Amino acid sequence: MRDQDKPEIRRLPLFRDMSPENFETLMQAAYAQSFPAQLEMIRQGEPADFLHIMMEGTVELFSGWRDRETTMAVVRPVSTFILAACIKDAPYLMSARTVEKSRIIMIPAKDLRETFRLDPDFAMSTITELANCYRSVVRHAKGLKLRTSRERVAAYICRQSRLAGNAASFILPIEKRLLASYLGMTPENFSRAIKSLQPDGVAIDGMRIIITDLKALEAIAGSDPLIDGPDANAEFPGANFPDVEWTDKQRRTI
Amino acid sequence: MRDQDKPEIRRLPLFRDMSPENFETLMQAAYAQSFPAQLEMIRQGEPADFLHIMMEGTVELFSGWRDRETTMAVVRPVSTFILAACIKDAPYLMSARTVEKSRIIMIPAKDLRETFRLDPDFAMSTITELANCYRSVVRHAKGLKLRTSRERVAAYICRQSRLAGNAASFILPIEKRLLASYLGMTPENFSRAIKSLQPDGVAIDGMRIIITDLKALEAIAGSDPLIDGPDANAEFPGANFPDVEWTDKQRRTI
DNA sequence: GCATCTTGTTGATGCAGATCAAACCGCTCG
DNA sequence: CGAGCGGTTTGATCTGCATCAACAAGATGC
Repeated sequence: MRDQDKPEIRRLPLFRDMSPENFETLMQAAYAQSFPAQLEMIRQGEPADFLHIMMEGTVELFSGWRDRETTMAVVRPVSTFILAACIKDAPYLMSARTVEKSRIIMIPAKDLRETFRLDPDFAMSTITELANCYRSVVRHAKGLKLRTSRERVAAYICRQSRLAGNAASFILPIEKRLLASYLGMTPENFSRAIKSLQPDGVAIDGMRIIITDLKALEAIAGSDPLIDGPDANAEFPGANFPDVEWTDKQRRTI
Repeated sequence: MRDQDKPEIRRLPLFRDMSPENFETLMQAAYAQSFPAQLEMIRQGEPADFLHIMMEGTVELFSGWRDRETTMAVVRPVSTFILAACIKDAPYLMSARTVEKSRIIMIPAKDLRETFRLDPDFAMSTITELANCYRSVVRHAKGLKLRTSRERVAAYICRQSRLAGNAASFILPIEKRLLASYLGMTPENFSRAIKSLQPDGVAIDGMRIIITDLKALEAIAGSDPLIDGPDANAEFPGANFPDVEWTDKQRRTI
């Protein structure tokens, strides 16, 4: 693990409030690992042995069934993932693969479980973190059940714009096919959806999205904090990536 | 609150391990309330003031957006709901309405939050509970994204059969239109889906489902613990209702 | 008891979105 | 620098599911 890793991890809400000693112990048990792109590092169904902390890179959480696959979340630094499986000592519900070369710190689930038994402040942080995760997935499910794919795309664009500080233009943070899968549609349909939004205030140039008429777009998106999540923390303009188990600010060039 | 309520609540995993004193304190702050059928007792977007504990009856958790509505879960005794919102002191993401006359115990969120600050065992139980909730919704989302509606119906039937102790026949625990909405389809489509499963080993008579060919049905359902959840606890044959935030055994006549 | 309302089923039709196929980039890599 | 390749777009077609409408069957109320 690198020297500058520790303070970064320490700043995560999950680790912010625990005692220095317990934090040290946890960090001693942890180790860093670098993965090349496109490596399936976690396979759904296997026992959850480690809490993962993204330090660099991008990871896709996805699930498969029969011959189908869907991405459930995209995780960016600095944040943790698959906390719940570790806590339950249960099989992973999702697989994970690197989208690009990634550096990840892994904390043995056993140490994790011991630690929040010892440290009430860490237990509190874990509770808050899990509640966040839970609410994220609920919102995701609501979006899937209540909105059409066109509406989901519109809402996604509005949200990203807001997260970028109400920018009229921003770069899609991930590949379109990943985004499409995350939003519950095919790449083809995603492409068509964006195109169909052109009369409603969206222009697209490669990976760049330009909002030409926010009012019109909002009329379709119907943004709702109970589905799209709260707006970005003003303190961290780039915070709160796609969804699920994000933890702290996301670094992203806009 | 009735005399027999306390021991029932105490048996819930969430309250099982906390200290007797803290349990008493929490119960003193709580109060019971009876609601008639079809009463919207929680409206999404409002601040979460109380943790709810189902003692009798049935409650539907649902969400609306524009003029659409979808049921997110159906809660039966004895179990808690909307824990996460209480913890976060955030707005409810879901509304709740009684399906039938229900008796519910309400614990002020404030007392709840104070208590797991004091009681490490309660904090631990809360962590486990939240992890369960999280994983439930993830499974629900996976089902929605990976399976067709016909497959979801088949999988639901298989699961209910398993929960009833591998019964070849069981009674649907809730109205079909609720079930349809929970499974993410229209009542019409649900009706047709079941009918279309007849050649594949499902017969239906009113609210009774009869599995005539489990092998064939399983071939369509493709049951998977990573989507449908673990099988029932052998200790509680009727346990683990539809999903999300269940806590303990469900009482149900099969 | 009949009238009414709600739920469930069935049928006809329409549409959103999947699938299949081909062309078009923008890459990397010999 | 040109070939090959993965990602994206576009077009044509298909289909799963929603919608609309009508009716049957319980349930509810007067």
